[in-house]
Amino acid sequence: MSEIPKSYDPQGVEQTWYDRWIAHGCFSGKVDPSREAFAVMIPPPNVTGVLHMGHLLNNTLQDIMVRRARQEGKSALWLPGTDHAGIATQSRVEKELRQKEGKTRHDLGREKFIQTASEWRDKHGGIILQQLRKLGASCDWDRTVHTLDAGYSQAVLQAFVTLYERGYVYRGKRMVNWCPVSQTGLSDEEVIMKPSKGSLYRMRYEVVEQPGFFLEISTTRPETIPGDAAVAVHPEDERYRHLIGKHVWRPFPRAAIPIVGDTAVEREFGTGVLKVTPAHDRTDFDIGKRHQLPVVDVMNPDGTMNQLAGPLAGMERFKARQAAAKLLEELGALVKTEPYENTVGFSERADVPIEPRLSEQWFIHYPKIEEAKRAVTSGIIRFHPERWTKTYLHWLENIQDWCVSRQLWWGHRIPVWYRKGADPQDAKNRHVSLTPPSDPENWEQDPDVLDTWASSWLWCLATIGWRKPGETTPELAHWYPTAALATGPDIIFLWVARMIIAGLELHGPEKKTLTDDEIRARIPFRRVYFNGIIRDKQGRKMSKSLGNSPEPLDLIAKFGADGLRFGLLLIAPKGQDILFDEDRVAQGRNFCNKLWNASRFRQMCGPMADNSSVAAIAQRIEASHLDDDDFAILQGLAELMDVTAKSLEEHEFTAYAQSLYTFFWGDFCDWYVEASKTRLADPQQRDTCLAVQDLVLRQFLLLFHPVAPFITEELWHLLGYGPAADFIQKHHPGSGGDLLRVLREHGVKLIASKVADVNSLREFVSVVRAVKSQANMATRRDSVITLVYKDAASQKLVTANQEKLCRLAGLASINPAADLAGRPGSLTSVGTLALELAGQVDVGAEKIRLQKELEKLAKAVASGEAKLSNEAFVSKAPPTILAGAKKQLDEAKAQHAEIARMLASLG
RNA sequence: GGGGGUAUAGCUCAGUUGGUUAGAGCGCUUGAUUGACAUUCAAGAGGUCGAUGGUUCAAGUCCAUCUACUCCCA
Repeated sequence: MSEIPKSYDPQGVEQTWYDRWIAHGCFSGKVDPSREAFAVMIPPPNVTGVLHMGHLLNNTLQDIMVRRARQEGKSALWLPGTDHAGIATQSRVEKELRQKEGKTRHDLGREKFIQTASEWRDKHGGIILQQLRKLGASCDWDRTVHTLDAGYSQAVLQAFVTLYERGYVYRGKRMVNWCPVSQTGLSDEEVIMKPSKGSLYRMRYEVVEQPGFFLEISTTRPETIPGDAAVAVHPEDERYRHLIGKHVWRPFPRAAIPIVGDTAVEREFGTGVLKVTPAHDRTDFDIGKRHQLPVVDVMNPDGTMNQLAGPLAGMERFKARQAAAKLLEELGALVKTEPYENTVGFSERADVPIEPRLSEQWFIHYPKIEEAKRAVTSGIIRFHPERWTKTYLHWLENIQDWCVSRQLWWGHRIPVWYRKGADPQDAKNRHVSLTPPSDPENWEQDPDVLDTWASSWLWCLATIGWRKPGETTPELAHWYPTAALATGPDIIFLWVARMIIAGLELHGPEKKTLTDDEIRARIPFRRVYFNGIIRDKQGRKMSKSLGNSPEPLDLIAKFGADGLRFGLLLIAPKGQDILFDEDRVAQGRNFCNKLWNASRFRQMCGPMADNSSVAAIAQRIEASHLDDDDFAILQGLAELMDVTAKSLEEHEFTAYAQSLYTFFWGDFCDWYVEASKTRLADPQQRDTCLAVQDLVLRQFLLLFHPVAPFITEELWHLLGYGPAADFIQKHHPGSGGDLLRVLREHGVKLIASKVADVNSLREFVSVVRAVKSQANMATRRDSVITLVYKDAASQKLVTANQEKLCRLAGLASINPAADLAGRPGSLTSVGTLALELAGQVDVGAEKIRLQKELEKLAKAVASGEAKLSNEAFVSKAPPTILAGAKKQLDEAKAQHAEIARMLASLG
C-alpha cells in the first residue's frame, strides 16, 4: 500500500478506476438464478440529448441502488439505452437537411431520409451515454439498447399487432391535437396548456328569419368563421331559446346556418351564444355530431387556410385571424374587440399552438386499467414518495384513448397494410402483421409511425428479450420484474403508467382479468422512485433559453464526480423540487476532501496493520485499552450501519446522505479523531486506537461507496482493506448486529451507556471553550478551571478522560473544588465550572448572563411542576415520559439552585 | 373548475408512528494557521414552527377552516 498523496485528485482517480472497473467487467450483469436478481432499467434518454442537470441526480440514484445491490451480493443489472425520439430527431435532421442542402425530406424520399437520419444518429447520437460514464454510472454497457434496434423494433410491432388482435387497437377519424409545424398528431400528454394573450371578438350575426335582429357572439378565433356550421345556445337560456330552429347569416362566405340548442353551451361565457366549428374544436365537433352538422375543414395541415376559407384562403392561420377581424369590421359585423387571456394547448416539441383537427389516426384503448390501479393501491408496486399514487390514480380514472400514430417517417412504421382501392375502414381490407402481405403489389402500408412512447412503454420487457407474449428468455425470467425505476414525476403518465399497463397486458398469455399473483409477475418494476426536478436558485426550471443551467461535465470537473453526486444528494429534499446552487453542492466536495484527509491522517499516525477483514481488525483490539470514546464511536458505527441500510431500503436517499455526513464529520473527525490524538502518543494504547480507526474507516467506506464510488474504491486500496485484484463492490457492509457480534467474539463488549458519557464530555469541552471565548482566552492552552463535580460518577468520568479533555479544551489543569468561592460559573452535565484568573472576567456581564439563565430555568421548573402536579398527566402519560419529566424537573431545580447560589455569592 | 405539494433561523432544508429545552448546511459576527484537512477548526447571534380554531395529560407533528406561493390535469 502506497502513501496517500497530499491532495485528492478526483480526475486521475476517476479515470483510472472507471477503466479498471470496465476492464474487469465489474458492471456486467450475469444471469445467476442462485442469487437474488436486482435490475434497474435506465429511463432511456432521447438519443439526440446531452447530459443535463436532471440526469445527474436521476442517474446517481440509480447508481446508488445498483452499487449497493452489488455489495449485497445480488445479481445486479443496470441496463442503459436510448430512445429514438421521433419528432425531436426528425426535426433536427430535417433542419440540417434544409440548411446544408436546401432540401426537404420529400426531396429525399422516405427510404433515403431514414438512412440519412440513421447515419446522423450513429454519428451524433448517444453522446449522453458517454457522458454518464464521467458521472461514474455503473451501467452494463455491453447491453446498451436503442428503441430502433432490430429486436426491440420487432417487440414494438408485435405489441401493436397483439393489441390489435385483442381488440385494443382501432383506427378512427377523430379530433386530435395537430401540430402544424411537425405536421403530425400528438397525444394529449404531449400538449402543454399555456395561458396566452389574445383578443375576444364580439360579432353580430343577423337572424335570417327576423331581418334587422342580430345575435351577438364572442369568439377568440374569427379565422374559423368559414368553417362555422351553426351557432348554439343553451336550450334553457331564456334570452335565446325562442330562436332555436331559426338561422343566422354567416358573414363570410355568406350563408344561412342554423341556431341549435345544446347544453354544452356555457351561458355565462361571453354573450351565451357559441359559434360551432365542428372541424376545428373538440366541443364543437361533439355538438356537430349531436345536430348532424357538416364538418367543414378550412385549414391545411401546415396551418394555412385552404380554399374553403373563402376570402382567407392561402393565409397563415394567425394572419388569417387578423384578416378575419378586419373583414368583420368592414362588414359592420364587429361589435368590439377586447384583450383576453385563455389557455391554449402548445405542442411540447415545436412550441406552437396546436390545432384540434379531424384526422384518421390509430388509437389504443388502454387495457388492464383496474389491474394497473390495484398494482399500486395494494402495494405490489410501491411509489416513493407515496403521494404520487394519487396523481397516478387520478390519471387512470380519467383516462382517454391514446392516439399512437404519428405522421412522421422516423420511428416504427405501423405494421398495417390496406388493400389498394378498397375501404380501409373495413377490417377485411387490412393486413395487420409483422410481415407484409404475400401479394404486396395489391397493398399499401400505412405511412405513419408509432408514437415514441408506444415503443418505450415496453422498455422493461424488450430490453431483456421480450419479443411476444408467452415467450421468454433467461434474462427476462431472471430480472423481470425489475427491482426499481428512478425517474421524474413529469413522465408519470407518459411513461410510468403506460409501462405498468404494457407489462400487465403483454407479459404473459391473454387474460381478461388478473389476480394479485399474476399482477405481481407481470409488473415492470416493484418500486418507483420519483426524484425532484432540478431548478435554478430562483426556482425556475432549467432551460436553454434562460441559460440558467450549468454544464454538468464542468461541475464534475470542478467538484469531482463523487463530490457532485454526494452534494446533490445532500441538497435533494425527498420528492420536492431541488433549487440548485453550486455553493451548496460544494458541501459534497468538501466532504470527500474530509474523508481523504482523515484517511491520510490515519496513515500518518502509525504503520498500517492487517486490515483484510473486520475480524482481522478486531483481532488487533486489546479490550483493556478501549476507552469511553472507543465504545461510543463503535456503538455509533453499528447504529449508522443499521440506519443507512434502512434508509436505502426505504429509498430515503437524503436521510442516508445526512446520517453519513453527521457521523463521519461530527462524531468521527471532530470528536473521536481529535480525542484520539492524546492516546496515539501513548504506545500502549496506540494500536488499539488505530484498530478502531481502521474499523470505522473500513465500514464507512463500504457505506459511502454507493454514492461516492471513486474515492471509496481508491481509499479502500490505499488503506489496505483489499488486495489490488479485489474491488470494494464485492463487500457487504453488514448490519450493526454483525459488527457487534464479531467484536464480541474478539472480547470487545460494547456498553450502550458510554454514548451518553461521551456526550457529557463533548458538552463539557464545549462549555469550557465558550467560557474561554467569552473571556477572550480562546487561544490559551494553559487555562485552569475550577470544577465542582455534580456527583461521584461525573468525577470518575472526567478523571478518566482528564488528559484528552485538557487537550481538547486547551486547559492546563482541572482543579476539583467544593465550591466556586464566589466566582461566576457555568453549568455542565458533569458539574459547575469557573475559569481561574477571574480578574479578567467582567463580573457585571456575567451577572446578567446568569440572571438570564436563571429566568430560563425558573420557567422550566415552573412548567415541569405544573406538568407533574397535573393529575391527568401523571395518570395518563406513559411511565418513561413521566420518569423523564421528573428527571428533567429535578435537573432544572438543581441547576436553578446552583445559579441562584452563584448569583447570591456574587453579591 | 378538479387534484396534488409547500409554508420551521437571513437562505436552502431535516424534524418517520404526537412525548424532555426544535436541528443541520450555507450566510453573518468573533477568534484560530509550524505537523490530516482554510475544501479547515472553535465560539456566537439568529426561530411566537404561515393564521385561527379543535382533539389530547401533551401538537412543529393529528383534525377543520383560512391565507400565501407552487405544480399537475381540464
